[in-house]
Amino acid sequence: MRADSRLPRVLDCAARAFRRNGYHGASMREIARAVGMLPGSLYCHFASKEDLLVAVYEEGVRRLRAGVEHALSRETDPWRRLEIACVAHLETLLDGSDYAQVMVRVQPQDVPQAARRLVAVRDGYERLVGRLIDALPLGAAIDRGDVRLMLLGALNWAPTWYRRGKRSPSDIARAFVELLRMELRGALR
Amino acid sequence: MRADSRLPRVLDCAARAFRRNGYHGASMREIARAVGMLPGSLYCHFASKEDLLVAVYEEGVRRLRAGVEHALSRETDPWRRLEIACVAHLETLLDGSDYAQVMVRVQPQDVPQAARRLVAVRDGYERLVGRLIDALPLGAAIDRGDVRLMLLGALNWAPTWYRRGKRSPSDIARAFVELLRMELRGALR
DNA sequence: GGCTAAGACAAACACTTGTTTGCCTTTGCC
DNA sequence: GGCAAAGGCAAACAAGTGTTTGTCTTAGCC
Repeated sequence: MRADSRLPRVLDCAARAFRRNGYHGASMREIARAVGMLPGSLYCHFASKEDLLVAVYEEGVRRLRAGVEHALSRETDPWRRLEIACVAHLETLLDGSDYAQVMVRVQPQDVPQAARRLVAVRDGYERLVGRLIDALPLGAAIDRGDVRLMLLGALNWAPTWYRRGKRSPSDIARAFVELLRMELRGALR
Repeated sequence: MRADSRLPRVLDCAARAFRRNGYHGASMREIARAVGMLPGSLYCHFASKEDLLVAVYEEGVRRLRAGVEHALSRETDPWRRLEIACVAHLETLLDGSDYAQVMVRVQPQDVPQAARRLVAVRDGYERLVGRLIDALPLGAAIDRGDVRLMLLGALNWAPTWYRRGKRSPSDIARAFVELLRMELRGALR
């Protein structure tokens, strides 16, 4: 790769476009214009629009994962770990780059050729969250799968209603985990 | 309106298309073909694609609301009311017609001209859920706004992972509410 | 320093998009 | 029974879509 490669810029602009307009709503021309190159030049870097989307999507998940794993290091208390992970997740999703929101905005079925792959990538990340929940000291009556689905749903839906400048993403994440933690106290008895 | 009007069929097919492919991913031609008419004929019923989407969206919210309100009649216990509402919500969203999922699939920003209206319509419905949560006997430490956001997020995210034939929508909805109810028990003490 | 291949341009391709127009049929109403 | 309007057809419109092709420049490497 060349030193002055514009590939990073291409990815950045694509991420922004896909996040704002979804897969079908974003056009190659719009992305090319944002980068400052001609539409055809995009095909020097990616063979198709689908491939470009996949690259952005995977980078999004990678950043999400990296943020969470970095925040997690050296914390051992299970509830604290979950809280830290959710804070990192929501911060990346709401105030971080556009990449992460692409995972939430673009439905795998929008990209038929790559759908299975996108789902696999996302599932890999969600299993990480699942493991954090498995580690919680929960009563036997609690279905950990449900906890995961509920928590991830609540977090991933946040971009729908979140408005910058009001409550911080970390506040929101902490509040959600706190609600779940109360549940634990109730179920332990 | 004529007796044999095909307007209902137009709405049905549009709902299916918008649900499956999103706003930008669905085309007027595809909808017209499903109905069995020519693309131009759609404009006898709606002035634009945006108008068609708005009609479907509003019908989706109307059905969601109707389902919940009907299920709610004659139940007075606050927790039971919330559970019943969530069951109705999820049943309509997951196994009901395509209309309701349009509310979840289409982002208002996809339809600039009508965005404010779509948001208003959706907000109206969510306030209904909010009132059910306000009626719960929750401890003072609990932020009811957070409970609403968390619950609605978890429910509205369900179409992402739900697979027909496995767990029923009502089971899922009950499980989510049950998780919240445990929380209450913990917070009351 | 010459060569190679990546990167970008320019222009077109074939196709799809939402929408419009003019005409014709049919229906419900007075 | 005649009329106005709703509903639909047929065909086109202009613009936008993802993508390809051929050419040229330029940066990095032996």
